[in-house]
Order: sequence, then structure tokens, then C-alpha cells
Amino acid sequence: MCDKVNDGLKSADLLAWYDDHARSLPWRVSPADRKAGVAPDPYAVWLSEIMLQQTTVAAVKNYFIRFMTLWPTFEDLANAEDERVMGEWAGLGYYARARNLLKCARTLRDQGGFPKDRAGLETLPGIGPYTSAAIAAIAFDHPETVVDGNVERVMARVFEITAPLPDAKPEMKKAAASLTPKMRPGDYAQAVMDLGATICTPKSPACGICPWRAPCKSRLSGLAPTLPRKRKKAAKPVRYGIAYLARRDDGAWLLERRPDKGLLGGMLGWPGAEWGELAQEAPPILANWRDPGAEVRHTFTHFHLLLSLRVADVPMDAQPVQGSFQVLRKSDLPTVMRKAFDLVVEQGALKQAEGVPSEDNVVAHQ
DNA sequence: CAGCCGTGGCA
DNA sequence: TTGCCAAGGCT
Repeated sequence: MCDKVNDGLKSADLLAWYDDHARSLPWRVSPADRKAGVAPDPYAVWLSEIMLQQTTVAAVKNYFIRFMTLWPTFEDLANAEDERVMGEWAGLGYYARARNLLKCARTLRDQGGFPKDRAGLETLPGIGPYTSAAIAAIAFDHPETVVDGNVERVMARVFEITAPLPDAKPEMKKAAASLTPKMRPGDYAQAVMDLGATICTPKSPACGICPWRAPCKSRLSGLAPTLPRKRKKAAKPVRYGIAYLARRDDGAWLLERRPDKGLLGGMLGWPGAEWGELAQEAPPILANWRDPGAEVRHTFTHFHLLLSLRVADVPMDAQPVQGSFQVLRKSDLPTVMRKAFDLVVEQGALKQAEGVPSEDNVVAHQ
């Protein structure tokens, strides 16, 4: 048997479970198809893995399908315009991923395709230890050990690793490596993650139907739902800011392209001063600014934002100090900026004496 | 290397 | 309402 045995934990048991319970996902080759010789598309594997970084399957699905439709190959993506790709990524978050995605696609174009091993993959922008192992395993069926949040949780439980993260990372990685099989490593990598996502879930693990219930140490001890342990995170501070929404008489909006580095890097946004402990007035154009009253509440990774709004209708000859006028596609905006737009429309804070314009007049939907 | 970097769903 | 969490990487 090629199967590794480790305290009764057998990859074959997990693979057997995966054969019957694998989730059907747009980027996945089913275990049956894989056995029939169907090879995954490395481009689809790579794109999905980048999108799935710190992001749920539910959130990714439609973005993945949209990207594959617009840009079916990495060459197509490499030849796309930056603004177009950033706009399609809008709403998915962690925008550095989109910038690195483009950078990586253009490197692939210049190099003529994907490196065929993990080390080569990890040299590419946006591809780190997890993603390089995932692509090598899933796309090329290399016996690399994939370690993500799911795997850490499963390992912490089956081996009852009680040391807190991130201290326990090396131990969990070692545990994961001890289980990685030489047969079907691609299916195995996806099987552990499916187990973590559907059975060995963070809050109420369904231990009763787990293929590894018998050898799982923390199921016996009852500690499973409490693992893995994690160090406490710092409380999020509150930052304040003001967003300025100016609508020109021809329907164009005053927007700015944010710098590549930092928060919402490379994305479109409403002009204004940087957010901080105090909200700073910084009108981007001379106008009769009005306060619609409502505020945007939004939480980022490491702070809460309270965003006040200013709205103005401006004439065609107005000259902005910051940003430029352009036709707005709401779908190009990151979520916090969409919230500001939605509030302004809801408040009816714009001219149009007879009420709010219908969205179709101001927004070109995708 | 610890801080930075989005968003939505859920208890 | 609040905090936690999701197929992490970069600096």
C-alpha cells in the first residue's frame, strides 16, 4: 500500500470520502473525471486559488465565472487593461491580489506558461507557500503539502495540537506533511480542504459523519470545537473621513484612481482627505457642498470607518482640484465606495428637483 | 516579522 | 451589535 498510516489516520479513508462527497465547484475537475484522465486547466486552478485567498467559496464563484468568460486564458488576461481588471475585481477585496494577478499573467505571457514545480511557482507575484503548493498539487498532481486555514484546523484536531496559532504553524505543517500521500495528491489536497469546509468546520464540527472520526484525538477528548487555539487579536480602532460626491450636469461623477500601494490600492474612489482620527474637510472642487446626513459605516481588516458624505451638483466648466470626471459604473467601485453612492441616492441628495434619478440614468451596469 | 490588506455571512 | 472567520501574501 502506498497509503501512509499515522496514528490510524489514513489518506485513503479521506480520499474514499472525497470520491462520494467532493463539492462540485466551477474550477474543479471531479474525482471521477480525474480518474478518467481529465487534466485541470492550470490557468483556472491559479485564478481560483488567488481569488480564494482569505475569501469564501460563495463569494468567489461568480467572480471566477466572470473572469473565465472575459479572459479564458492567461494570455487574454495579460493583454487586458489594468482598469478593466481592477473594475471586475471590485467588491472581492484584498485588491493587491488583482494587481499581482495582472503582474503574474504578464510574466506568464513573457515566459510562455506556468512553471511546472512548486519552487518555480512561488517566484511569481501573488503566489506564496500555500498557493504554490496548491497549484503544484491540484494542477500538476505533485505530492506537495498544502497548508491553509482548513488544513491547520483539521490537523490541530486530529492530532490535538493545543499550542496556539501562529506559534503552532510549524507543528501543523509537519503533521500535514506526514499525511500527504504520493497517490492522488491533487485530490487529497482538495479533500482535506473540503473536509475542513463542510465537516470539520470552525464552530460546530460534524464529527459524527467525519471519515476520520475514529482516529481523531480531539473528538475523543471533546476539545475539537475549541481547536485550533489562537492568540487574541487587537481591537479595531475607529477612523473618520469625508467622501465628496460631485455630479456634473452631464451625469459624470468626480472620481479618483487611488495609488497602487495601501488601502484599496489601484481602485476607484470618491475624493477626500486621508481617513484618520479626525474627519478632515478637503473639497476636491469648488461647489455648493451639502451634507446628506447619513454616514457610511464600514469595517476593514484592522479598523472601523465612519465616513461622512458631501454632495454637490456642479456645472460643465467646473475644474476639479482632485480626481477627474467620468462615467460611473457602480460595479467598478469597491464596496465602501458603493455604500457612499447608495446612501446619496437613497437620501435623494442630488438636484433633479423631481426626485432621485433612476439608477439606469447614472450607472452603466455591467 | 508583525502589521497591513476587504468583504460578507454567521452565531 | 460585535466578533470571528474564509483555499494568504507582501513588506
